[in-house]
Amino acid sequence: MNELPAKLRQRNARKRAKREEKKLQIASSALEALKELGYANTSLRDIAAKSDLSLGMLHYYFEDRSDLIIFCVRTYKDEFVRRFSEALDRAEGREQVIAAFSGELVAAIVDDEMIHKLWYDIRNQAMFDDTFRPVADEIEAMLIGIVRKAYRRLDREIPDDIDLLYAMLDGVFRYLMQRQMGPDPVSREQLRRIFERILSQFL
Amino acid sequence: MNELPAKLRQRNARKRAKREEKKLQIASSALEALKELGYANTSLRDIAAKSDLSLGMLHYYFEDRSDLIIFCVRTYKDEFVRRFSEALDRAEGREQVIAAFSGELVAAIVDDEMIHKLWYDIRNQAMFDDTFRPVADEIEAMLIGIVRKAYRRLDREIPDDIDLLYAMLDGVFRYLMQRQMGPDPVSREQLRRIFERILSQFL
DNA sequence: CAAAAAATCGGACGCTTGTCCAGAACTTTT
DNA sequence: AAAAGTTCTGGACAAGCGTCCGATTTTTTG
Repeated sequence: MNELPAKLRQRNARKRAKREEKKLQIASSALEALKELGYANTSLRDIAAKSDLSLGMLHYYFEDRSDLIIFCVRTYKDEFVRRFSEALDRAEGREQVIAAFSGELVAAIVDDEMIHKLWYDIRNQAMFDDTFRPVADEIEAMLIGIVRKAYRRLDREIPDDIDLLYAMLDGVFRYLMQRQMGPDPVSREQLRRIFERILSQFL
Repeated sequence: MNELPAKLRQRNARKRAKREEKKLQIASSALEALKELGYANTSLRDIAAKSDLSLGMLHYYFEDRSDLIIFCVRTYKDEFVRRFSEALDRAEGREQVIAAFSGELVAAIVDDEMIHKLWYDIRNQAMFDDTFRPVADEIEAMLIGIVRKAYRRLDREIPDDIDLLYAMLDGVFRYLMQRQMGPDPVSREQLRRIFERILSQFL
């Protein structure tokens, strides 16, 4: 009886998977434009041009501009949190946890080509536009989760105001990232030392 | 010989002062629109409508959109820093300095109707658009100056990494401000307690 | 109180934007 | 290989944008 439905379901699943993969591929291209120009200055045409996609394509895979941008941010930030989390998992003992934490932050600034600018851009936009509120809240919760995990990995009790701790670290991260974009960026090592010093205080 | 020039200079000075005053008045109106809609979503027409100004007026007093927005941000942030600074001047002794510092931060969140959203918006925009870079850097320097002043008022030596201290406080301020816009804002007293606790740690 | 200057208005301009769609090109199914 | 379904294209569209400017009103000047 459900012989055909089973086949159909499988087929649909493959279709959906393929579509999802294409969306990821488009998002990856779109991020290139977005991280360079920012939310306010990136039009769909900019994205299409930068990634050799037609304008219609973007609308074929995404509801509208907001949908596309939200998908992009969520995608790359998911990946970031996942990598960060795994790095913490690999660390053993206080020193290694701090080293791993610092290392990931430095990598985010230096290697990710400051793509996190876009995260700050969207988080900011969420203050004015409710469309972005859910994804901003969701991502911020994940980031607080990372700090919580670091505490857990150290067998330290998790403080009540862990969110404020996250907020402090976030402030420092943002500041250093912005400074890194300025006229005198510092070396990878210097960045690492700064983070390690601060984290030693807090963790 | 320079009888007439003197008169002319005086006249011109009055003219310029009047013009400057009008600019401030426009800026005050424009801020109402900007703090509600944010940088990306506020058009000159929005500003004109919200403040009963004609479209042409805005261009009569300001070069272009960026010029207007930069003027707005600089104006209100100047005022903020001035007030903050004076509050620190009035404080005597460690407890009062911390109380004054906290009080000003709380007031900025609760009383200023979160106009500081706009500051974060422009600071962010500066990451993508060089037009806003100078004013963003300038304001950030002033804010670091406030933290420095607090140390000085306590006769404490000013640490080398005072900018990182600012960055932490800024992170917390931004976080609490954003949370205050959410579904469960906390009371003025609670905010004050949070800031006082954190400042006691740092100052 | 004329004449000159400054301030203000509102519409017109050219451009960019997000969105939509008819049809072409390509894949998959029968 | 025909049919059905999916993917992709490029242009059309209205709406909204910043900017500009000639005409009008208000203020200042001699």
